[in-house]
Amino acid sequence: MARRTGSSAEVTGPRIRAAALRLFARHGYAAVSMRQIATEVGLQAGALYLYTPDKQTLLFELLRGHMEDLLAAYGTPDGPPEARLRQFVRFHIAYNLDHADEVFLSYMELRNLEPANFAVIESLRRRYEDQLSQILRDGAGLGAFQIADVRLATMAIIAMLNGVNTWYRQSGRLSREEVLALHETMAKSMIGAR
Amino acid sequence: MARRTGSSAEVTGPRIRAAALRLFARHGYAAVSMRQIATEVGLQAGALYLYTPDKQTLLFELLRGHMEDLLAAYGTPDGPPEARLRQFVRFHIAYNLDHADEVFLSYMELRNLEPANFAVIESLRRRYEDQLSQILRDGAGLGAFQIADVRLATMAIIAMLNGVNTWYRQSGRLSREEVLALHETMAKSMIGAR
DNA sequence: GTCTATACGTGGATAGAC
DNA sequence: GTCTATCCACGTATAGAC
Repeated sequence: MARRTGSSAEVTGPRIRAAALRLFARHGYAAVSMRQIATEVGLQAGALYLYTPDKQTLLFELLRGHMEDLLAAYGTPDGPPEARLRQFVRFHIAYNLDHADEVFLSYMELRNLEPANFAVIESLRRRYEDQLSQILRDGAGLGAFQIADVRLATMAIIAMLNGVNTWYRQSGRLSREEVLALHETMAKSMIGAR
Repeated sequence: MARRTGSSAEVTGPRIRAAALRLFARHGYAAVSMRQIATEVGLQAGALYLYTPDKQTLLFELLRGHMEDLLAAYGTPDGPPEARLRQFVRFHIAYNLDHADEVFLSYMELRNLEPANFAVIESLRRRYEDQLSQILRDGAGLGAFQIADVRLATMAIIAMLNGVNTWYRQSGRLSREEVLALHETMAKSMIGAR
């Protein structure tokens, strides 16, 4: 049975994070006040401090949560490199489009993290990038891909895929499936996949 | 002959813009105060308002100046599509690396522009992107490139090239020339250039 | 052209009542 | 668990002296 009192507490935390995420992504961390976040959730500013020690930690927890969700959602597919590359490209674009605010925030507000917090996020991001590097390395080892530099190819593919979020609109000229398919083709061509 | 009095005025404006650029790029527009900018230049905050009507205009002028410099620096090369693509790729990466603060700012702080100012910057950016689209269209028309969608390929190539600025360091593993050459190869492969 | 002083709003964060 | 009240620093911008 759910508790009667305090039941709102279990829902207030997530609502605060959701509001902070939306506002930070829209206006930038520095431009958003704790009062704005509180208003959005229907609280007074003081009440926020029951859920976060300060504004910086609120930002950090949003970014950390995003990176961990991303890693968990990706899993670690197996199969031949070509299939895993296809899966990575499609997963990455789809996940980015479905979590646009989180993705935008986790690139834009890195500079507003304290050094210790920054290191944590960067390490999680690196772990994700390494998933793609491993695919490329395996494919190159088998002769399926032609890659001069695996790390550089990793960064180039991820940068290309990230670009989608800056212009894709659901009502746009290209369907989501077309965008996925075309990027799959471009990613493969880039590294000389058969 | 330079004037005696007021000679400092001709140098103060640029110094203010340079300081604002550096601070905005490093900490974000919203996080930087007019007092910080003034201190950086060795002025009092009030003196800044002799050079800009307000903070928003200071940001806008920085972005507009950058986009116009970019367009002027690119010019409009001619020659066969392959050569023009090669030139675009190299120019874009080199210019971005040499103007990292301006480039970063012009992507990150778009959301802090008033709608009218935003429209001006976006229109300039589109004019630049169209330079690449034209190259791709010409190449596709001649059968030199295999491109399913010119606009999407344009965005994909620019996103890939922009990615360099997020990780390239002069002291890094790859030389600047290697980075240029490898991206030239990847850009060509992406669109099936011969 | 620059400075000092200042108006006035808003920032993050805390104390203590309920 | 939330609110009200409040502290104090700092924000943009302006007025007026020099």
